[in-house]
Formats: sequence, structure tokens, C-alpha cells
Amino acid sequence: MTDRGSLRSTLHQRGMRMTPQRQLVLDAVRELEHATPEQVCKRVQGTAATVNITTVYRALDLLEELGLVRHTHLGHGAPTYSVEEHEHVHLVCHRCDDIDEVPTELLGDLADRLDAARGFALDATHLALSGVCRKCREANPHVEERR
Amino acid sequence: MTDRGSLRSTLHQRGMRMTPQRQLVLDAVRELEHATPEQVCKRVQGTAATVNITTVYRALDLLEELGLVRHTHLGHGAPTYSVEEHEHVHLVCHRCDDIDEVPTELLGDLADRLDAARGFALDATHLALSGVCRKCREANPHVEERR
DNA sequence: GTACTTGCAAATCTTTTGCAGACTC
DNA sequence: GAGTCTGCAAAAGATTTGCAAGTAC
Repeated sequence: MTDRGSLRSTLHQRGMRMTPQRQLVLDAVRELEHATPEQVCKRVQGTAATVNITTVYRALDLLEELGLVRHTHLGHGAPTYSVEEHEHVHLVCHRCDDIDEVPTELLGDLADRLDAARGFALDATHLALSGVCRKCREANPHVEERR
Repeated sequence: MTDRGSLRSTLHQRGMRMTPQRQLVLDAVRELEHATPEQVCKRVQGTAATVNITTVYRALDLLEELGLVRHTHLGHGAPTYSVEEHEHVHLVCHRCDDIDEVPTELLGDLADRLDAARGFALDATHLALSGVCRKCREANPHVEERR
């Protein structure tokens, strides 16, 4: 149900439409990756200057409900949105705020272990792992400051 | 430098003091575990009603700078504070918002693998892992909704 | 015409900042 | 008396809500 046609009909069943604003928001999320609502709004306004941030929030909610985008908490406040297919684990450096991505396979059997230990179904892509990135470690090897 | 005496002298070196408000905030964090600034404030006000939320924020910042407390992003907005020694990985259920904790050892060699793959120094306690807890899975086994 | 969408303004919530008075040494 | 600490009020930033006007079918 990810292709354009079925998206339209999914919306239609609910009496909703794929409006230009919603399409622009979806496009912006696709293009930007890891964008905050604010950033998405800026991007959309590059094409259609009058689109309101309120509309962006509402569109993001709707698109998330439809399973087209998802949001990830990268720490320090702002959630970021990306398209649903964009599946990997995020690594956030809390020194420079850089975001790196690694395939979920790198987690190995962590999900299984959490399931076994606590019955917890891990959703690895929803949250980021925090730490210090290579660049920052090389720049300043001793501090392991946290934010 | 975690005991009361050296804390006092650390503060003193900076021309600062361990005021009743700061002590109350520290106590509240100790008692509550995973408390938001809001919750800490409520707790403190139970003892000293006039303490302002501003003071709580400032005390939390200071205590964090001193390495006595740390904050963790558990997703959906609010950071929560806990005492520094409180070291484990948090599992947040995004259905019921329940927080579970597992020893960091359960991550196995994840930290090593991230280091090897990306030179990333994982700080496992800073962020939570997100997913669905046992209770919610049993209550409603099919949905794997995200928040 | 009805129902959905949008933009705008205002409300809300969280966190930060400026400042004057109180307190400590 | 100098410098720190606090409470209050206001500012700032992010997100949500109410509502009237616009639009699609």
C-alpha cells in the first residue's frame, strides 16, 4: 500500500484526499531524511511559500498514521521524520550532533535477547543510540562528556 | 567525588553552595528515578512549596554538570533525570510508556561492534530503546503500532 | 451542499532569560 | 560589600487547537 495509487484510495476510503500540501510534505521528508517538522516546513515553503507550519504538523501526523513516514527521537528534543522504508539504526554523537546510520543487522541478536529476557519487542529504528563519534573522539580523545 | 563532603568542597571551589533547594532536587531525583523536571519540581514542592520550577531546572543543570545526575531521552519529548550511578539500559514501551530496565551487559558486544564498524563510542545509558513491552504484546498481540 | 482542508491566530506546554531582592561569607 | 542564589515575570520555542473561509466532489 505504498504506491501512489493505493495511497490515494486508502485516503479516499476515509473521505480524505492527497492534497498538494500533503504531497509536498511527503516529498520533503523523502528528500531531507531526518528532518524536523521545522525543516520540512522550510523545504515545503521553498516550493509553496504560503504553506503553514500547522499544515505540516497535521500532514506529518496523517502520513505517519498511514505508515508512510515515521519519526525518530534523536535525543535533545526535536523528533525527526523520515520515510518508512528508511530502516536503520541511528547513531547520534552528543558532542557534534552528527547522525550516522548503521544497518539494523549490526545489532545482532539484541532483539532476540531482549525478547527472551523481558518479552520486549524491540523497534530498533525508532530511537537513536547515543555516544561519541569517531571524529570527536579523535579531536579530543579524553573527554567523554554527555549531553 | 560523590560523597557529601567532597561535593560541598567541589562547589566551594567554584564559590557555590549546596543550598536547601539543590539538596531537595538531588533527593527528589534519587527517590523518583526517571523523573522529568516537572515531576522533580512537584516532589520538591511537597517539602518546600515555594520552590520555583526555574530553580529546579537550574539545579538539575548544575547537578548534571557536577556529574551527580544525568538525563536520558526516553522518546516522546521530556528528558528524565536520574542519579549518575543508576546505570542501565532503558526499554520504553511506546504503547503504554512503561519503562523497564536491563543491565548494560545485555547489550553484549554491541559497543565493540559499533566501535569497530564506525569508531562510535556508545553511551548505552543515555538513550532508551524503544519497542513494545510484554504486557502490551499480550494484551494486543497483532498491532505493532509506533509512537 | 456536505465534508474535508487549510491558514491564521491564539492557546498551551516546556524551557530559558532578565532582573531585583535575599542571603552567605 | 561582593558575589551567589532564588523567585517572579516575561520571553522564547515547539506543538496543538478553534474557527472561519476555501475547495473538491
